[in-house]
Amino acid sequence: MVMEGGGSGNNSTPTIDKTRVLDVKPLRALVPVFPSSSEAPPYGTYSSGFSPFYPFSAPQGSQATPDLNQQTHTTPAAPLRSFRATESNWDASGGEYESYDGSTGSARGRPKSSKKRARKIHDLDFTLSVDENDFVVGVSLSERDDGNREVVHSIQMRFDALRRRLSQLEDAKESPAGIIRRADLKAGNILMTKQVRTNMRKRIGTVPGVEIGDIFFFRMEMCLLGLHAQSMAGIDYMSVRNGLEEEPLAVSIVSSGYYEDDAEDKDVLIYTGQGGAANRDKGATDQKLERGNLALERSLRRGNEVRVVRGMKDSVNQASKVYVYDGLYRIQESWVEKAKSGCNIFKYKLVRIPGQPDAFGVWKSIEKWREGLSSRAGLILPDLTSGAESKPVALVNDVDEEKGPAYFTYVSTIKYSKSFKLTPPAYGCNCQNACQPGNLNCSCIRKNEGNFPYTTNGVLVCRAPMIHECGPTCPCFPNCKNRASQTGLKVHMEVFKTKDRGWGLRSWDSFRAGTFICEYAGEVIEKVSQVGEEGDDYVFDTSRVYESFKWNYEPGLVEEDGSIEAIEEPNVPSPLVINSKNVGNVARFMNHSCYPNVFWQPIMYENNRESLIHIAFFAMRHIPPMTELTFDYGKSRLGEAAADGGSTSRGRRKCLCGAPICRGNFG
DNA sequence: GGTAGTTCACGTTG
DNA sequence: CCAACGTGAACTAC
Repeated sequence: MVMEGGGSGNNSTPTIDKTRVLDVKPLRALVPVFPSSSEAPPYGTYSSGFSPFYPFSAPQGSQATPDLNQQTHTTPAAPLRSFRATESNWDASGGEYESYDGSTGSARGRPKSSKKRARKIHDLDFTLSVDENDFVVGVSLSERDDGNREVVHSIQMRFDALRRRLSQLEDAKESPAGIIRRADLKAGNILMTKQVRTNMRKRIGTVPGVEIGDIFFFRMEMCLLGLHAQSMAGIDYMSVRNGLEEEPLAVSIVSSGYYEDDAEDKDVLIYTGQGGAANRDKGATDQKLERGNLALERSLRRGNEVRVVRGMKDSVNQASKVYVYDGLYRIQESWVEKAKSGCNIFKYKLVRIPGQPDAFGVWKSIEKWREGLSSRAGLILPDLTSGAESKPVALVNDVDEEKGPAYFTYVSTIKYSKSFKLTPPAYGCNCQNACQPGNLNCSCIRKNEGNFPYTTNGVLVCRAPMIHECGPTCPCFPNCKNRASQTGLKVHMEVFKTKDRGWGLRSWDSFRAGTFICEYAGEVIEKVSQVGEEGDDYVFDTSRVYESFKWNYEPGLVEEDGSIEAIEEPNVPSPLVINSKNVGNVARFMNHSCYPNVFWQPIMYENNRESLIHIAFFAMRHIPPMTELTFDYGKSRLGEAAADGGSTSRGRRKCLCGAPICRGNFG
């Protein structure tokens, strides 16, 4: 979602000053463990070879946790009316949650230099960051209580990296039919045990670091991020003191389709209470006014905000579900009605608090465009590929009058001219149908260190210097999973006009981390200089200097691995330069970002006894629909030399990516 | 051969 | 400590 400056636009919201009545306290108090500070290494030093997980080793929030500690440990109530994360959310060094608050929040009037605030709690900073297995947790104690954007992204990526690796190991096992494989639960359990989690302190309202529109593919992700702590139940709640009494209040709900909810309207959700459903052991029963149901009832009376997560079918992966964090709602009314089973169920009408950016609403709009019920505003061309891809790529401009990018020829793959086919002759595998993970007789799998590069869902498990896929002349079936980058576009993309960075690329569908997006198509050339001064906008060059980042799982968490850390930086035998100025695909529209959501990965496969390299793009994180896709353009080696010499390098331009860790320029 | 329904073992919280 | 809370993947039936 686009971050917007200015106020949160909630002036029209009916206000109830909950700061007077709410003394929020988790039901289960967190008891921090303080090792003696002489033994524990200061947080931020990584003693066992584990590097920080933040993409590009961004400035660590960890270095500045004391301020956060001071804030969060002295103020039990979280900001009550804050919809968005702002820049301060990224910058843990700020630690000023005041700036993050909305309009009426409790933090506003808090004196910054209160006695409590001045209390010295620096010891917290030197916390248990190494567990008994010498695994560096990488999440400080204060970050476990209260997150920020970086920590949230880091934990989400670590979860999924581990999940993918566990899936990969399961896939490779010759397990008998009927074995249920739940890598999501396993990964969640490991990270929970290792305390790789955040926002453990329950709160009403916004969860720091989680933004409206963020998506999840597993309930465990929301547990680890503190968005919704229940791994199954749809209603999460906490005990809140009201004078002398304590009562449960709802903090978040997940509408997943299990009950008879009405989730058609983007701003109104008719939510069914929990319990009473028929299962294997018993038939349907009346729901009782207890637990979550009671909490929702109390929340209706108190008028507190409730976070809402909407679950729905994933448009790409029909079998699975995607969850969208849709922001804060307020319960307007409740009633009892008869379910289809004839039993009594509770119903709660939740209404979305106005002024929040669209999230679920975006999904609803896309659904209408797809079904042709409404047309995409600003649509110039329904398919700019003229059928070259199996899925149409829309051309859209709802910003200005420009009618489209300069002319180019659409091709769906890389074009090698004869002279660049330099690699020695190679042969593919001999598999008879689809290559089976774990089958070390398959030479394509052997080339990948014995690991099948993709899970059965088709997502990339790990980055590697080179990924070896089965090629067109391998005898295995075309549906072999080891051809993930060769099946063309799988989702509905659009090329759109950005506000200030020309044309960009985004998708009507969501991507989970590791999903293949597209390859970089174009003509392979010898040198960048061949393109001319103007052309380097449309050149991909593997020999540029790219920021390194960690994406793969941490081997220390996976027993079968010992503790070998595999190299993940790309390694191409000889520099590959691709020109997409005249001939290219959607990839030529992807803009640069210093905090990108897409990365490139070299892939090699054999065709007519030649091994050819392709540049494939994969989702770095889960990417919600309509989010611009960006990757790191890297730095020119020439540019560096020129900069050293004091002159401005050719093509180096001011970066407009807007990321808090923006390097200022690129090229 | 996609889609719908059924089955199974499982994690966190209170 | 255990009950309550649904989930996600694999399988089966259509």
